[in-house]
Amino acid sequence: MHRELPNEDELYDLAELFKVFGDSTRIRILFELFDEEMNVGDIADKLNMTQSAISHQLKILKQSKLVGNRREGKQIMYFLADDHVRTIIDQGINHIEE
Amino acid sequence: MHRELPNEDELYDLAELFKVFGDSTRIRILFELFDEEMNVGDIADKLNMTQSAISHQLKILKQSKLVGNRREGKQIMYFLADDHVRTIIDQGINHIEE
DNA sequence: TAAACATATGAGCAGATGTTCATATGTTTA
DNA sequence: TAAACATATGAACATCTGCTCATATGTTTA
Repeated sequence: MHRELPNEDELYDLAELFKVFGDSTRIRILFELFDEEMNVGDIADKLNMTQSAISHQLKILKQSKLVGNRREGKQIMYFLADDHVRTIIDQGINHIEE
Repeated sequence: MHRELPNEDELYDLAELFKVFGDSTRIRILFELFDEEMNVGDIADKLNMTQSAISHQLKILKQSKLVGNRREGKQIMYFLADDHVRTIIDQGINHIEE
């Protein structure tokens, strides 16, 4: 495949993106959102972590555009932003499974 | 695509893998190795960093099996271990380019 | 074999990161 | 509108991480 060599900014952004995947709490959150959207409290319960910790991580995931959210009454539902998340994680799994 | 939910160890390994991609020095090194293998000194020169810094990072890349190496006289040549590296980086680029 | 060359490695330090705790913000309900 | 509920946020702290510096290890050459 042909590919332009990224410039400094793009390299930095790329590293920043992977850094977001590089934390097991955030990876766990993404896996929870694979099948269905979820609110903050339910994610926290599922991962057995505090609401605050999850909220902080969701903010990072949102900033990287890996998840989106929408308000539903008192709750805020989070969901995967697009299919890149799945593809990137799949490739990661492929690698470690070898 | 069907997928098993990874267990705790696998989730941890997955995060560890992405953590390796989550540093711009290591990303830069991987890009240098995209087209051809290189020795440590040349990589250091190309990235304008010390031999020691590069060597430390190459060790991490090797431990994650993202690169391999072979001795050639006094030098040690490093190369990409497999195509997952390319695929993962490509997906990352796809994401940030949107 | 001694010197030169190439790379690896350990300790130390400064900056980055994830969690907790307290509290603020925003929405619904009584 | 006050209370209850759900989430967000900032500060503080402990841990982790990447680089530097000094030096060790390994290979070739004179």
